[in-house]
This record gives sequence, structure tokens and C-alpha cells, in this order.
Amino acid sequence: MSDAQAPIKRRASVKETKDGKEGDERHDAIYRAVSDAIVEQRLKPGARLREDALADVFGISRTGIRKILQRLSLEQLVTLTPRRGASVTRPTADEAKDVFDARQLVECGLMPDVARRMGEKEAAELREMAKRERQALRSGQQSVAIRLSADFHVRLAQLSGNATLAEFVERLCSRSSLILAVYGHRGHLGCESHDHDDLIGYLEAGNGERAKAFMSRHLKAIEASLSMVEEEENVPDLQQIFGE
Amino acid sequence: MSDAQAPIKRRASVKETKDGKEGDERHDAIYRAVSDAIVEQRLKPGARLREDALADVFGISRTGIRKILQRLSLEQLVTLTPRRGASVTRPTADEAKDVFDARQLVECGLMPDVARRMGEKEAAELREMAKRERQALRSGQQSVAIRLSADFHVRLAQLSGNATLAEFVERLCSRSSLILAVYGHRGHLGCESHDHDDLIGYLEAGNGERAKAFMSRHLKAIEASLSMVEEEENVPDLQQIFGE
DNA sequence: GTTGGAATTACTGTATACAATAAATAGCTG
DNA sequence: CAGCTATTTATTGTATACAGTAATTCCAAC
Repeated sequence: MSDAQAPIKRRASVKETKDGKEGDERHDAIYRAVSDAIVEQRLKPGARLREDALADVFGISRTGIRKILQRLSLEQLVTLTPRRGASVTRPTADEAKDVFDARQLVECGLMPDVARRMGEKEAAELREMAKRERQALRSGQQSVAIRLSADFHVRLAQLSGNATLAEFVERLCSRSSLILAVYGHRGHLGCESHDHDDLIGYLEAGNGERAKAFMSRHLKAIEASLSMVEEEENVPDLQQIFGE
Repeated sequence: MSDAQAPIKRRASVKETKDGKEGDERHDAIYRAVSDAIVEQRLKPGARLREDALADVFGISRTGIRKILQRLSLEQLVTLTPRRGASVTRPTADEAKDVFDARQLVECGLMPDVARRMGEKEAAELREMAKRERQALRSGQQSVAIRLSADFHVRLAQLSGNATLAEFVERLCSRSSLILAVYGHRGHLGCESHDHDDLIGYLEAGNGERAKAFMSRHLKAIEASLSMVEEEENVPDLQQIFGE
């Protein structure tokens, strides 16, 4: 419970940037720090996020922290229970299904557009991302790999040229990371390592329909790898367990 | 500029509910009041939303108002400019295109699911909504009609059973209302009055593909009715206007 | 040792005060 | 009188104080 909230910083420490940045950028940096920690599963579903604990860590007052928590809550990465405070969202099985159905509809639907707008520069960038993802996996940096995998899907959506849909995909990918944390098996982090490279190939060849079909299988594979058992950690129903 | 923010309340006045409700519900009621006013175009794009003005109107402190404005900003109904405060978002032409492309992909993609889950009860409810919409139009209540039309599309998405996608459609519809306010012609409020009834027919018959095609045409018709000229209201370029 | 209840503690909800910044106005100068 | 600078005013940004509520602990009684 307490260990879950230890290492929140990433890359250049967030706290040191206090002087150089304007307050606005600083808030954004803190938002990203927390969001990243959740997506990278360093903050696990169910972990409590106490306001003054966060305020202490980042050196701002609770006012700013609340703003950030509210934003995370609107993005459904954090659950805000009245008078109980914030905690990292633990997605239900239903929510998981909705998220993957949504990804199926949107990400697949975007593939033709992406294929159309795909140039050399874009393909190279995506390959670079896929490469880093594989490297992270090989070197055992699971957290980093998870995040890079999500980044890949988001970048893809951005290449469609539709900012609104790209943002939606971003949300879906963040939530997917949460879903993997709860229902995924250890070691198996969803995306197969070669899938992303194959996909880039189809897109670069301008074969939108093929890419679409492949993305569909890709997402189905991730979803299939989950074990959808909701482990109830609420009060067990003794009546039901022991008969009447 | 000042007249745009006069009539914010709707239905039962929001202010009177102060005693009976918990603070939480109250915040939600205020949020809805502002959101509705924007969607119904009583608050027009560009209208400034000053924090203590709103705080006075609703009888809570700026703290609560800021929370609400932040939420509206995340939903892109309100634009929050640092140190300049909040104003009703004025969508750009690009954003308008993105929103309608997104609706095309998502709302159409949802039709087969909706058709599958459509029962008598649901059809009756939708017909009732369509009827009220027509009534509002006939009696000249344009604001109400706009909102009911958006409600119809949202309810449809909810019937798909996917809460995540339904929520996304809700956002898209709200933003569409803003887009209509800026780029639409007066009197012509997007949805043709019979379209929704026709759509219900196809859905009730379980003809998802037909409904999908119809929805596609329906959305295209709305988009086509817009005149996509961005009237610059930033500093006019006098050079250009008066020659050199 | 377990249960029930009171006192304490920990935490969130809300308002308010103060600081910081941008807009508006007035006053000066050429 | 136009244009520039200084002062005032309006408005947002941030922290903090206080109130209210849930969780915990402690103590007594069975």
C-alpha cells in the first residue's frame, strides 16, 4: 500500500524544475508525472493518492494537486470517491470490454486514413518507436515497454490527422494499461513484439484494408490474453460461501 | 458580450436547491446548468465566463466554479486561457471537420449494435424524444430543439451498450452544437425533422446496415449545411482591407 | 479475547485572503 | 491632440485556514 507510491519521478526529476518553469507548465509536468506513473503501473490500481502526500512530494499546495486529480479522474485513470479521496482506478470487466470494443472500432477505422497519410518520415519514426519498445522488453524494463507500446498506438492515431479521435485513442490506451495491470498475466504485456513492425509494413505499402484487418487481430489478441476474473476484494458473501 | 450570459438557469431554478442537496449534487447541477446553456446556445461561442460572476449567480465560491470550468474545458466546451480566464469555445473549421469525421466513424459504427439491442421499449422512448424535438421546432423553441436533437443522438449511442463510446458521442454532440452555433445558418439547425423517425424505423426492423448508411447520410447532410468560413474576430488586417 | 462504543486522528470539502498579472485609464510630453 | 508611460483597477492563480466527515484507536464490559 505504501510502497506503491514511492517512485513517482521519471527522467529529469520534476521537483527541480520549480524555478525555471511557469506555474502552468509545472502543473502539467506534475500531471504527466502522475499519469505516467499510473500508465507504467508503478502506481497500481487501487493505490490511494492522498492529497497532502502528493502536495509534499511535488512541493505545491493541495489546491494544485486537486486540480490534477480531478483531471485524472475525468480521464478515468483515477477514481474520486466523495470524502474518501482519490485512488488509481481499478477497471471492471465490463469497462475493459467497452474499452477494447471502442479501440476495435476507432483504431481499426483509422487505419485507412493513416495508410493514406503515411510517408517515409512517419514510417521511420514508427519503426524507431517499435525498436525502442523491443529493446525495453529485452532489457526487462516492463514499465517502460508498456508505456512505449501505448505511445505507439497513440502516435498511429495521431497520424490519421484527426486530433479529436487521436485524443480519444490516447485515453483508451491509458485505460488499457490499467486493464492489463489488473487482468493481464505477468510477463505477457499485450502487444506481441513483432506485431507493430508488421503493421508499419502494411501502412507503408499504403494497404489500409490489410492494416485494418491486422490491427483488429492485434487488438483481439491482446484482449484474449487477459484473464477476466474480477477478484472481489470487497466483503465476501459468507451466506453464499457457506450455504444457508 | 454582456447579454450572452444573462439567462443561465433552466427548468427548476438551480439556486433554490441549495438546502436540500448535498454539496456534491449541487456542483453537478451547476455544471449541468452551464453546460446546458452552452449546448443550447444561450451562451454563445466567445462569451466570457468570469469566475466571480458565476460564483455570484450560483451562490458558491470561486473554488467550486473553477472546478466546473476546468471540467468544461476538458470537454472542450470552454477554453481556458492562462491569466485570461474562461470563455465559451469557438471551434475552428479544422476542429469542426474532426468532430464530424469522428461522429461519422463512431455513430455509424455503432448502428449495428444498436439495431441488435433495440426492443419495443427503446423504440418507444426514441420516438417520444423525436416527437418532442419536432414539437419544440414547431413552437419556435430553437434552443430546446438543438438540445433535444443532441440528446437523441446520445441516447442512441447509449443503447449500443458501450458506455465509453456513448460518453464520447456525448462530447462530440456537445461540440457539434457549438459548431452549429458558429457555422450553421439561422433557422436550419442541422437535423432534418423526419430523419430521426426514419432512423428509428430501420433500427426497430433490426436493419443495422441500413441504419448505418442512413446515419452516414444524416451526418453528411448536417455537415454540408454548414458554411465553413472562419470569420476572424482577431485584429482585422487593415492593410488587407483597405489595400496598401 | 472479542465486541461495542466513545474519543481521537486523519483526510477531504469549501471559502477566503493574498499575490501576481494583464487590462484600462489617466496624466504627461512632444 | 496623438502617443507613450505610469498608475489604478479588474481578474485570475495559489496557498492556507477552518469545518465537516470518515477511519482508527483505545478502553471498558461481557
